Amino acid sequence: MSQSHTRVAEALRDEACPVTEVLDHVAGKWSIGILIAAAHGPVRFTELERAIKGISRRMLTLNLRRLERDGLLIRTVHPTVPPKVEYSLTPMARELHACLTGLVGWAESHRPAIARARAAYDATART
Amino acid sequence: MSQSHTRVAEALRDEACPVTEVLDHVAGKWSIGILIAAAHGPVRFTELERAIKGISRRMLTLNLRRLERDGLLIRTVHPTVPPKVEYSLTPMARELHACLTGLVGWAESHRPAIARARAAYDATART
DNA sequence: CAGCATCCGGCTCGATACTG
DNA sequence: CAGTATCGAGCCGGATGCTG
Repeated sequence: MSQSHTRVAEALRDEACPVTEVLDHVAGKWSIGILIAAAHGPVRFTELERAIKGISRRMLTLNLRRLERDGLLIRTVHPTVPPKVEYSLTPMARELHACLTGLVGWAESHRPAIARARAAYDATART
Repeated sequence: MSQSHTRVAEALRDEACPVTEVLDHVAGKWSIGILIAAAHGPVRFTELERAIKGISRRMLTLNLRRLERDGLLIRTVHPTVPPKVEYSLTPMARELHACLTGLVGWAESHRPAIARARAAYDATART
């Protein structure tokens, strides 16, 4: 294991920007939620808007555009009346989705522990 | 596969806040880098500062504090002159580190594809 | 329905200077 | 060495109102 994370660390050190740049998708407050919500299959704009709850139209649009631009989302416009737009993951994004799922799983299982650590820290640091 | 991501999606929909809250560690621009850099074993403040390159003293300190507070980092102060402080991952953070490694791996392998998608998008959208 | 434009407040972050 | 303090710019993100 020491081998692999050394490689990763070197990638970060040598050229922090490129990797960070790509990882910024995940860094976005909403990106993970959008990607996971869109993984269900073709999802419409409004569905996403309600699925994520808390996101504004503006932020949703912005993130959608960025994810589409970077080849993570496919945007399909159905020229009907009323308009209908569907978003789905590209194969590349599906791989990312797998990682994301792991991340969310971690978050869920450790949430209590984190809350405890936080409380303990606040109690101690309050000298 | 459809089962697992449905569960995750429900977790996001039902209580987007808690999960997002935890995931915000990863969301931070620097968190991933810090966690990966600290995974080497005990790392000193200055080592981190140079390893991450681009981060300011302030941001490093802030992130370090937050990660420590949430039980992801252990901060060990050696009462020597000059002072010496070492950071290392908690077991909980080690698990997270595994996910992060996957993420970075994904980012590295798809960087070219993302760059291409971006270029293509910019070319097309420029009507 | 699925956006885009505009305004604007807040908080993040970087730069700089100082300390135990 | 390992931080803390302060200040100010900038971007993020919410609210609102308008279109095809």
